[in-house]
Amino acid sequence: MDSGISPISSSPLSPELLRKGLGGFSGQVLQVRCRRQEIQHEALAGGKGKATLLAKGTKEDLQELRLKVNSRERKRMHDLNKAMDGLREVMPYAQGPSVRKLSKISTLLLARNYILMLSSSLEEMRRLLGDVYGANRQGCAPRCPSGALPLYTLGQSPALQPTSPVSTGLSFHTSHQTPANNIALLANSYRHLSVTACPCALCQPPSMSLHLMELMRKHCLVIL
DNA sequence: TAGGCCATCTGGTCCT
DNA sequence: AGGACCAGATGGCCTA
Repeated sequence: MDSGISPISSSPLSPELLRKGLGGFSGQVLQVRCRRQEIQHEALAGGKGKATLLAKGTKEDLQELRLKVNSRERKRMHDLNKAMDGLREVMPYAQGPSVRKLSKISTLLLARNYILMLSSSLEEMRRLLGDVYGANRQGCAPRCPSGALPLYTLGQSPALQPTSPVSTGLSFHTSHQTPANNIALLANSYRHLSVTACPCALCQPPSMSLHLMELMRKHCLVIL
């Protein structure tokens, strides 16, 4: 493409758009563009017979079509941006009026790292749980003697749902929130759902809690 | 002021 | 044929 001003395009811009200077173009540039388009149409209309009729007949049609296409494209980009905002909302990144919005490329890169981190954590958690319970239970699922609810896995815990402070509050750019607190929350989410901690030994293996805290600290620091 | 980011227009291509 | 998608071009805004 040689330039943004196409010699064959029909005028896509209504007087309203021209007045407002929409489209990222100044009014002057828009007027230049429209004038070129007028010249093009005048040249087309300079023919005889059928050609003249065709040119005259398609001028308005082309304008209308161009407006329609532009509008669709605008809507498509707006939808894309809405989706991007939705992605930003669930990213572990400080949000608020005083925080600069993540750029699109940063959002995508951060999302990728976040997914990789969660996947890696999940794998390691599974391995750790296997190490802790595998030896004593010989492959059986861990069961608390107190009869409390079973352990949660990553992604199932209420503490990791999108609206929870753990999933939305992690910040890798501001230090207002201490990662250790979030890590502790994550570690706790692997215990029972009950409000008070279960006193049984199975639910409170001290070495495992330390393992989990260290694991989460390591992964959180790796991000970005 | 240069550079980054963004919104928009536009023409081409692919798909239904 | 019409719509979706894509990439290039352009100018505006903001920040270091």
